[in-house]
Amino acid sequence: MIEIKDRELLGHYLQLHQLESVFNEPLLPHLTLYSFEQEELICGQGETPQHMYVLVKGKIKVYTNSPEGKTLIISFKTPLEVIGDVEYIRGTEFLNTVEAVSPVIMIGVQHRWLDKHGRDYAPLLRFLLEKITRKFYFKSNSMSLNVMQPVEVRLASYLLSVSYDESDAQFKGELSTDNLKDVANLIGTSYRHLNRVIRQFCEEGLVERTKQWIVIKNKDALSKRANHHIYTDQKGEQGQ
Amino acid sequence: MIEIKDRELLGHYLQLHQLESVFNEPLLPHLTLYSFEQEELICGQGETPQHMYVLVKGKIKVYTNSPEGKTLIISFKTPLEVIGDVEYIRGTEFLNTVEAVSPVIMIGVQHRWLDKHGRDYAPLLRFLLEKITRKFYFKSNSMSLNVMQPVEVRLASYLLSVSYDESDAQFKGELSTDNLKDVANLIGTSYRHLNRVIRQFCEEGLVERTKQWIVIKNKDALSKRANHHIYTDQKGEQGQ
DNA sequence: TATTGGGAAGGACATATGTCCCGAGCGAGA
DNA sequence: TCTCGCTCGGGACATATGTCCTTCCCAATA
Repeated sequence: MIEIKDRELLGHYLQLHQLESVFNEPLLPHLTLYSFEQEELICGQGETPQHMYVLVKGKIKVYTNSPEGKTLIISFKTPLEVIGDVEYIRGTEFLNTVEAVSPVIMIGVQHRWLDKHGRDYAPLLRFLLEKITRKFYFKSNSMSLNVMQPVEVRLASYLLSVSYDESDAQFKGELSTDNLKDVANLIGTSYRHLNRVIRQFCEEGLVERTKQWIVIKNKDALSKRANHHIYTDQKGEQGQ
Repeated sequence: MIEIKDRELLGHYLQLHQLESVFNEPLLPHLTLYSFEQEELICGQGETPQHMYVLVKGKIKVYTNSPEGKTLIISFKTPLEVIGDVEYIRGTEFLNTVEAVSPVIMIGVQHRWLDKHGRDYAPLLRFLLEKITRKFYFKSNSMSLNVMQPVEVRLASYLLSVSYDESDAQFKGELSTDNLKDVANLIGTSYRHLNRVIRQFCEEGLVERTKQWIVIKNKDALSKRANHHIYTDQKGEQGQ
């Protein structure tokens, strides 16, 4: 983590994401811009947070580890997202581990300044409410999906949501096979079983698998398999 | 649902739960007290909410139905809890169905009044933030638990949390067998399988099953089975 | 007391999913 | 080019969980 001492750049991001109305005048001097390298940890499950972060550039991965060492990926996120909001409000340790997937830039604010200058500032509180309810909403969806649906439904939903996400140019009806382990942890199954289901989808002609990609062949049939379940919210983003 | 036209009683509940600082002067006239009978629906998944509710008396059950007709119980709740907060903030349909388990009293406020008088009132916003992050926190826990742990761990956690909940005099190291179907839906499994696991626990001497109750025989061993996972938050309550 | 209807537990089987492990393919370095 | 070691896909098996159906028990009623 490196601090970027560039108030102009900070101003740029504030403007880009319309955050000027969120952070009031006395808070501004306490906003700091941080940069994280690819694969760098942004925060670790169980740590005591000092900052709340706002993701303004790059892509991050949020995941949790069970005591037994299993990993469950909660979500991938792109701007604009907030990290550590729940922890700030509740005053608890970090619930999840967050890792930079690409080079990442975040705005950090220390809790004490939020307490001091933000407690009564309605626009900030509303911003947090909006962000947290969004996460809550997404988590509700993915929870019912994970608990009530078999892996094939979860995978079908995931493929559909990730492959037609306009916000990510990397995916166009196809999915890199590089991250299959991540996918397995994301939909809450084992790598082995994921392979099994992918294979099954191939045999049914729903998708095609090359060395590098999984390509969707029959979007309609896949939708049918997904049974109207959607993995992401309306904007195609994946909240925590 | 019956409206209780008793401003004094309303005042009593506001005071009891320290809500006087949450709802400001102009909102007060728009608070309404509602009473629901046992088993009455308070709101239904997919409906468009008009009100946000605050549970001040009684016990409710929050659950969701999948398109295929399966039921997943999100939680049981006792005061003080808020229903429809996420829906109010996001402006979406009810995510879950809520049903009165006992006779219930709730304070209702229409969204339009919240918009008009509450948008800039920091204490209300902070109250909502606190309630929603609490739900979020609980949902995170139960999600990892549900997705990453087998039924026996979930059941063990559930038995422990529900059986030693000081806030509910009904349970003291034992669980009524009346609601086993609810328990199954709560931990996200089938009634059949729940029985199987209970039986297994009996054979191992962890619990004992009578016609009416499931009694915990060996709390320590059960804790070990639960593997440090907890179903509820610190206060022993079950948030949504 | 005999009858019957309903709910609850458990048996039998099917399916979904996890674990362990092996063999093929591929890239790095000798 | 050859070999070593690594990663990935998939086979074989074990386990967890779901579904369907039968049996049993009890309570309400004739």
